[in-house]
Amino acid sequence: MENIYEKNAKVFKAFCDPNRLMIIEMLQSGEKCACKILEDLNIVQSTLSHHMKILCESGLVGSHHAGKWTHYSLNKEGCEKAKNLLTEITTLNKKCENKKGWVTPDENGNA
Amino acid sequence: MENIYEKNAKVFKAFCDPNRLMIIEMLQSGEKCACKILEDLNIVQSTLSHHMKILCESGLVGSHHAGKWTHYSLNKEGCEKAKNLLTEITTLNKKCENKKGWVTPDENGNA
DNA sequence: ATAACATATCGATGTAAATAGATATGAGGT
DNA sequence: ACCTCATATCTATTTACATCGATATGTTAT
Repeated sequence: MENIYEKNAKVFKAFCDPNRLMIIEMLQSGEKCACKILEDLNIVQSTLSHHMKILCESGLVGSHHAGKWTHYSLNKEGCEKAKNLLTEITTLNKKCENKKGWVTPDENGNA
Repeated sequence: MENIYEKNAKVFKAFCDPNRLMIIEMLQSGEKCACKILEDLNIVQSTLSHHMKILCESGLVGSHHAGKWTHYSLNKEGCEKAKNLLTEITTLNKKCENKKGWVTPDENGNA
């Protein structure tokens, strides 16, 4: 079983690796096959396959097979979800915003 | 030395841990001191300190000392930067968008 | 000065994740 | 049927990270 924090953390793990960020950048210019991506990275094929699996499972990237090739592309919905999640996480709750900018020990309930 | 991909990956690493996501959520309702955060998490004090360091170094969280206490709060600019980064990374480059939805082996330069 | 408290840092340990090599699967071409 | 190529999976290894206990630093109260 997995709580919401663990689930959300997994989404960001997809973005946590420099190689995966490079892959995502390559896909910004359109769909690419694995062999093309592999050319531009300093990793072996099995490592790329591992990263592509993580990107696909995170929903950020989609794939389809065409004969021998597997083509990868950015998945719009997956990317939107990630952006919405980040916004949700980083947005200050207006109602609770503290005008002073900090809480006092008293308000904290500490001493 | 660190390239842009490694640098960006670090930003997302701040979001990669369930405990850090919980901390960020707590800070949405305003500034909190470490001891208050510690109460709500199942970790020891040294572990919290480690997470706060990562959050501060990522720029997502700011801190200020008030006597014995250290107060933490979400840093607006840092959060904006993270959101902008994610948008930049996940946005399809319109000019290069492929109408067919995939590239052919020929266009790839492969066979 | 010393005691009590809040937080940071250090050192060790367990666990997860990245990587590579070897092998398997599956599609085309001959 | 066999060979080649593209990708996936398996296994082992190394590296990175989360966690904790112990200790250090710095603050306030007595």
